[in-house]
Amino acid sequence: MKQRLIGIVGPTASGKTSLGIALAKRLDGEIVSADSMQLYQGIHIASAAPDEDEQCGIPHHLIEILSKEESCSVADYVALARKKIDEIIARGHQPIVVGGTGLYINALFNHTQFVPEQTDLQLREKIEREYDALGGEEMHRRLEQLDPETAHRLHPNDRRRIVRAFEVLASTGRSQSEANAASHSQPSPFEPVLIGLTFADRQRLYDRINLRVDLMMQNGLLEEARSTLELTGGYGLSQAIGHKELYPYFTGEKTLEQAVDSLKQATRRYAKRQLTWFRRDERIHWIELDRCQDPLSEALLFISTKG
RNA sequence: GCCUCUGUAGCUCAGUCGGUAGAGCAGGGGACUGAAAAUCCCCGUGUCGUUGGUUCGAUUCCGACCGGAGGCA
Repeated sequence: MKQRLIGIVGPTASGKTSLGIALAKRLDGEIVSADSMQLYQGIHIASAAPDEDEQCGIPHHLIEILSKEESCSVADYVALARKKIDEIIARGHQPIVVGGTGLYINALFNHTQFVPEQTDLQLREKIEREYDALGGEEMHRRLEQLDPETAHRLHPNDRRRIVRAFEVLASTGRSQSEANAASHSQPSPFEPVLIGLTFADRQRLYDRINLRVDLMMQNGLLEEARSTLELTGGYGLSQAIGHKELYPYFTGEKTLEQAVDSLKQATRRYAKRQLTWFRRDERIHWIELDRCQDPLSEALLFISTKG
């Protein structure tokens, strides 16, 4: 019989953390974060990572484990998460994955296998320079020759994915479409039990986001952001919503109010993208928080129907 | 009180020499396999302030009224 793997997903500020803890208390669970930013130290406030108090004595994993300069690929994340999940199961506890990073959630719950391969940044930069020199149209045409399937689903402007497609070709010798197909050759050892949190009225979610940003500001977000100002490279922490939107205030390009407004907007847009990502996963059981009286009971009920 | 300007998408505004309209922002939808809080793609019908008049036809011209801004008293 497959091991039940519970996942709580949804947009930022929807209350995943507290539902996860409530479920863990009922089910003898431990939390495994699936959040690309909570992974890092130095972004406690902006990532809304639960602190000691908020964790309520429930073990939390993959929170604040990386230094500011490190980065973590999906493959890295899945390896870390699988290890934690296996340990939790060995302890006889229920693993509960909580997070809003769709790519990580998918790879974990779809049991994607990544071939051992270290990201080759020099190769990537070389291909990026080529893309910039030749243009997206030309790169897209060239990809069409080598990996037509991948080229077909990519837009010429999608620099990041086109570069990655060439990267796969150069480093593995096979096309990305082949590599992707091979990544699902093993059956998953897990029975996925996915719960999504959302609001029937989008504005309710946006109100919560705006409020939460104000609270972050009260809790010292400005100082936290200042301390990551020097990060560069475009990987990991330097991409975090909550810091980069405040930099224009430090340089005097924006007033504090303008910077905070753009931070709220960036967070709202992010929440929208998260909803788009999760909506297409038909395994997810959605709970509408502005309509549901008792989300915990509904979640428990759904879990019980899944064995 | 009089004069001038103004009222068009959620907001800021174009525009139609009369044939019912389009930009930016906001917003919405979608994609996503090693950077993912990233990256990329697509989407504009709205009593043209109200009401009369002229006209085959008015958001457009004319009148009145209502709202806003400014000027003169």
